[in-house]
This record gives sequence, structure tokens and C-alpha cells, in this order.
Amino acid sequence: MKVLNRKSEILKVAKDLITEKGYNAVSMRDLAKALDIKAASLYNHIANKQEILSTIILEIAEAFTVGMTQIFNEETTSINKLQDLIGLHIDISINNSGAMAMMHNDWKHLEADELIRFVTLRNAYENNFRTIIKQGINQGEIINKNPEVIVFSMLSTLQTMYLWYEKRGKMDVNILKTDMVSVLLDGIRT
Amino acid sequence: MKVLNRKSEILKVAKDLITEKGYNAVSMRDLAKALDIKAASLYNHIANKQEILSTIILEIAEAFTVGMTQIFNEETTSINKLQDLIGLHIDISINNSGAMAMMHNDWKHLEADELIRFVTLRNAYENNFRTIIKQGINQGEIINKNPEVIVFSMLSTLQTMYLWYEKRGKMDVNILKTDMVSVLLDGIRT
DNA sequence: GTCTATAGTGCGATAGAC
DNA sequence: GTCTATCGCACTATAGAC
Repeated sequence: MKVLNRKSEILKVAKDLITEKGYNAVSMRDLAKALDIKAASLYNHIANKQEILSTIILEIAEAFTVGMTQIFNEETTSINKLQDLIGLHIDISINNSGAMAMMHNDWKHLEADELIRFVTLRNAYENNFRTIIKQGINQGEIINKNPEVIVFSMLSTLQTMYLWYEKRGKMDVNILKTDMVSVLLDGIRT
Repeated sequence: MKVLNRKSEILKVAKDLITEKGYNAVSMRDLAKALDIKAASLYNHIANKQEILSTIILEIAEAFTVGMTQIFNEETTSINKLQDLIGLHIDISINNSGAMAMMHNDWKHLEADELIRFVTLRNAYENNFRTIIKQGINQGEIINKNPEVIVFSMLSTLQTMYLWYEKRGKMDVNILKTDMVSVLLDGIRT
């Protein structure tokens, strides 16, 4: 286990607290108390409260972008790409449930450039997802239903998986992947 | 169009503001300004800020409970019950997207009795949902996959539908129901 | 790198006049 | 039913000592 520097340590504790209570409900005093220091001391490591939010959310958003880019460019069927995307979401959600919660709940408290960057990344991600579905329909691999409904249904399940995985005692990752692929993809396969 | 009394009017405006910014990010001064009165005047109509939250969230939670109870006791197949539940979610989500957002994002800011009541209702709802799925599996109507994965996948889609319906220019409700039933149920039917 | 002290702001809520 | 005025408190953030 690597020793964290002070800033990483602060971000880690902040992630846990904000996941539990929400961004606006966690004060710098709360955060400092959890680290056993005074609030003022935090400002030696971070510029302000916003920096905590944007660092955590953009880091996870960029991890999804990297994963998506790779999968999008694979030379394989759309169904295989969707299967890989399910795996990507499961892997990231399991290891970063705090950051997933913040991305889900608190992105709207981002400001200025960080907000724009986040929304841009998220839109690009959704567009790639939609393109994969449409290609699958055109290739006859995926049933010819409204692609928006398919995209929405899959994404909403994948995006809230972190909630559910936490709640019910962490099942085996490989079983989770198998069952999730089956439930999400069997219904749209031709 | 019925004329709203002052309290209903306050709750309606609060719903919109809180949906946009989150419960903690909307102050009583913000709310008052949106109504063109002073913050102090709000307290002639509501006891405190918490009352806004609990009134809106519990009202919608109870609407789901009523709908579920009725569907749960229908004498029909599990697949038909699920189909009716999808319709219930669509009908409520479309007419109450603000309240849906608050129930989704801000329930954790409920306090004491109201929090307990909400969690109780939500658990009962999920248990009924799970029971319907399990009965369907036992009757051979639904594929024999992990029922938790099926429940989670369907519920996460239904619970976040309000987000997506708002975002993309409100498609025809009947088409939405047909396609949603097909995408969510074709994959789990035997 | 952490501390004390504090500036400056905004919050929820109340009292009491009209 | 709305107002002005205000209380008491919590917040983010900074200055400067150690």
C-alpha cells in the first residue's frame, strides 16, 4: 500500500464524506475534523472547496473517456463493444464508488470551465454510446427499437450501479459481469 | 386551471428551484425572491425549510405506494404486473419530474420521522417489486437469472426516467410505454 | 504544515408593526 | 399576509505566528 501525500489523503477523506452527505452538506470544518486538523490548514494543500469537487469528478470522467475511446475503436461487433462497456462500468464503479456518487449527484455544483469540461466529456461519451447502438441496429445485430430508449435504459442502469453494489454485500465481480451482460443485452439482441 | 392557494404556490416554486440546484443550495431567501416576497413571509405558510422537503417527497412516495399496492394485488401474470408498473412510473414521472428529482437526490436530507417513513415506503416498494420478479421466475414466465440483477436493472431505469424525459423533447407517451416495455421486458421473458 | 484569530458573508428563523 | 429589523450561528477563506 502506497503512502499517500497530504493532498491525496485530503481528497480521499473528502470523497467519503461528500458521498455520504452531499457536497453542500460537508463543510471545510467537517473535512478538517475528519483529518484531525483545523479548517485553515486545508488551505495549504488545496486552493478552495471547489478544487476538491472538480478534481474528483473530472478524474473519474476522464477515466470513462479513456475507456470509451479504446472500446469505440476496437475492430469487433457492436454487441462485443457493449459487453466491454458493461465491464468498464463495473470495474470503475467497484473501485471508485465515492467518486461515482459525486459525479452522479454533485456535478451541477461545478463552476465555469470545469462545468463545461465535464458536460463536454459526458456528451461525447453518450454520443459514442448512441453510435455503437445505431451501428448495431444497422448491422442487424441489435433489434430495431428506438435507439434512444435503448441507450437510456442501459446507461441509467450502468450509471447507478455503484449505489446498488454498495448496498448489497458486494457479489463476485465475474458473476456480476455475466448476469449484467445477460440482462442488459439479451433483450436487445436479434 | 385551478387557482392555487399560497402554500401550494410556494411548494410548486420550491420544487422547481430545488430540482435545478439541490435542496441545500436553495436558501429561503432564494425561494422568497422567486415569489417576490421577503423570506420572513414564507413562515406564515410553512413551519420551516424541512417541511418543504418532506411534503414534496412523501407525497410522491405515497403515490408510488398506492399504485404498487393496486398492481401487486391484480389477478394476472407477473409480466403483466411489470408492464403495469412501467406504465405507473412513466405516468408519475411525466407529471411530476420536479418531485421525482427531489425524491432521487434529496431524500437523504430528510430528518427523523420523515426519513424513517420514506425509507420504509421505499423498502416496501422494492420488496414488492422483487416478489413479483421471483413469482415470475417460479411460474416460468421470467428467465432464471439472478433476481437482484433484474430488479436493479429495471428499477434504475424507471427511477431515472424523469431525467431523460425532460432532456429530450418529450416523446409521445404511448410510444414511450411501448418501447420501454419492449426493451425492459423482452430481455427477461422466457 | 499546522495553529489561533478573525474578517466577511449568508444562513434559518423570530418578534412585532402594519 | 407581508414587511423591517435582527438574533445567533455556520460558513469559506485569509493573515500571520510558530
